[in-house]
Amino acid sequence: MDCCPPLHGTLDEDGAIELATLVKALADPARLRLISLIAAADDGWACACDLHEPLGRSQPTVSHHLSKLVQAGLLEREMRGKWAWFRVRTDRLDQVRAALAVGGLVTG
Amino acid sequence: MDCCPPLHGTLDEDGAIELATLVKALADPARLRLISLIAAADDGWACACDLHEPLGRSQPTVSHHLSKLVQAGLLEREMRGKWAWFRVRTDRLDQVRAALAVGGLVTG
DNA sequence: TCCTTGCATCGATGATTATCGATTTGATGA
DNA sequence: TCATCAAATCGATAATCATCGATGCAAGGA
Repeated sequence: MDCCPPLHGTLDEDGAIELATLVKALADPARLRLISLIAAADDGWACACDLHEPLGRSQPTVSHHLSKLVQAGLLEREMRGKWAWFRVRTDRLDQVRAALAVGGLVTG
Repeated sequence: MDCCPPLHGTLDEDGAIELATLVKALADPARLRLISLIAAADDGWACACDLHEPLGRSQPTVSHHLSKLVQAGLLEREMRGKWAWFRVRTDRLDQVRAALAVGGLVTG
């Protein structure tokens, strides 16, 4: 007995690596909480100095995560004097969400 | 000069860990391609035997990834004779996408 | 010009994990 | 009963990465 009609997914290895890299930036509790904290800020901007404590992680660790998110394009960084302020790139977040829809995964 | 209004994100550590675990299941090129391949199947069901080759990975590796996705609730497994068939849990995928929306991250 | 302070970087470490070859399990057919 | 084949599990390995203490750097303020 045989098996299986031919399959051809539309997401190739390169596209998958690119998307996975982006999703990986979101696949961490600390980073998800950072986005949550920043998104909840009054005007959308949050100071890094306010993030260490509610996160319960050291300053270098938080800095590391913030950099990761900026690098992924999910956060925007702005220096004001000696403080670093961050804003969530909502458009970018929506991009990821769209790419993860079944439609996005199948049509490329 | 002082800094910073108080912040209170709505995603606590436990919720963040739970969501991150789910997102982590999607944060891998092989698994994204698996979902893409399975979602592209004619009737939505795909046989595991058809997935190793287009993925360019060994059988144990593919089996490992499929199990991860099933465990995360993102795939449904059904044994038919000696073959394993899989279907994408679209509802679950939408859950993840909703949780990643700014609204989902801020309201909990 | 110092001292303070906030953030980034460095180096190290422990944990997680993607991957594969070998083996086992389980179902099918002869 | 035995041979075959698909899938899961095992064991090992290499790579990635979250975390932190220590250090460096740059911007204010005195």
